[in-house]
Amino acid sequence: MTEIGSGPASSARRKRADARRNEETLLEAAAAAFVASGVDAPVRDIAAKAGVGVATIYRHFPTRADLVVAVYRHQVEACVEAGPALLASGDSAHGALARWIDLFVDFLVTKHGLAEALQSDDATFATLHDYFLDRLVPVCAELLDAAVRAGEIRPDIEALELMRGVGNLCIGADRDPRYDARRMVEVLLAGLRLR
Amino acid sequence: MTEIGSGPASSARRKRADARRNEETLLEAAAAAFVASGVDAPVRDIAAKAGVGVATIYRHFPTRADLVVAVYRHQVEACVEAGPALLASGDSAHGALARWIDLFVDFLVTKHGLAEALQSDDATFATLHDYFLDRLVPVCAELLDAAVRAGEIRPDIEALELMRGVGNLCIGADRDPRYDARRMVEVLLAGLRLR
DNA sequence: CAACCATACGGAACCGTGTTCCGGTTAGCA
DNA sequence: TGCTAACCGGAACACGGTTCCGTATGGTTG
Repeated sequence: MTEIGSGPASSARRKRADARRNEETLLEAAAAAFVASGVDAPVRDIAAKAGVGVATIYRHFPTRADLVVAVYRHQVEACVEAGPALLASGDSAHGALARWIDLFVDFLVTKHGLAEALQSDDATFATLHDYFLDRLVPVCAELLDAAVRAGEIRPDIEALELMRGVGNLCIGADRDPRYDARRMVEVLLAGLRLR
Repeated sequence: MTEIGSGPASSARRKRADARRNEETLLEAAAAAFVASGVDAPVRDIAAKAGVGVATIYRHFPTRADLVVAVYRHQVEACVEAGPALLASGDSAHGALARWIDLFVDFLVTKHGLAEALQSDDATFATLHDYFLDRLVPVCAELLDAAVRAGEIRPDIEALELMRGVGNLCIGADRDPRYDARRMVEVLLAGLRLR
């Protein structure tokens, strides 16, 4: 734990320059591949696009989940930070919750296959699932609690449950223009309200 | 179209006895495998369990969807027939819809991986998806229409959309005891009601 | 009852994907 | 400049779906 902590040599040991370069390149290639072919784009494709061998991917990102998390971390964190901000915005608690869920849904439906991956029982995606839940459930719980305390929604739904339900509703949101995930989520949220 | 139509030699051409036997055996083996390992149990496993070669599966059921449909056809048809019965049962239209959806959800959550397969974009499952939608959407539409006419629910939701939403909510219903698909579906249905 | 052949069979082979292994290369340092 | 730990690329392996082909057999006909 004793660290000099100056500059890039902060933690553990500074990586070699080529390693850092490759990691960066891989992140870009992966982001591009995810947009083009969804989050389960073939490993070989990503490696080829980055101009590296497949083993290099596994060295930097042991599981696909690590790669996905690395690519989307910024956006997830943005979502995390938006929660308290919305609560403080003076809107009704239910309104804040609805707007926050909207952000989450927007994020999910614009990433091909991400919603599917989130709910997949594939062990490769387990840590992805965990990361999303770890980060987002507490935020959701806060918004949910506020709405319950305000007497606006039924009190028997857990944040985890709601997040999974919303995530599930987003599956296949692209692919079929007849299915509008946003509308279904809206209905679900309406179902939460006390009447 | 000219048929003698007597006994088992009704349509096209009577299959060989061993072929019929194998088909039967395969259906049983597949049903067992689906229970044990979900609807994407490895083809080789099913073949082994039935004591046949893999090609025999492909001859009888060209795609996995055909096999799944064959295994669950009875239950799907039961669901189809339950729709009108519930409508006629004197319950409120929304109540009938809710009870019918319950049947559907019960069916889905007890079949490992079926809900996932239904929403999968995997081409292998396309005809499965189509079969379910072809059979169930009309029934759902009838129930939905009745509830709309009775002024009990909002009129802007299509049967297809509702079915997909419900199907999506059932994904992963086994696997995680913290997620209760039935409850989420209940919330969704509540969200349909006019207030 | 015997011979024939369309039908059906089993398993090997093939293909695409994820994952691991190994011999060669190189960044960083003395 | 030379050394070495870290890193790299691609071949090799594992696994599951799918296809192919030589063989066996149910059913029919003479």
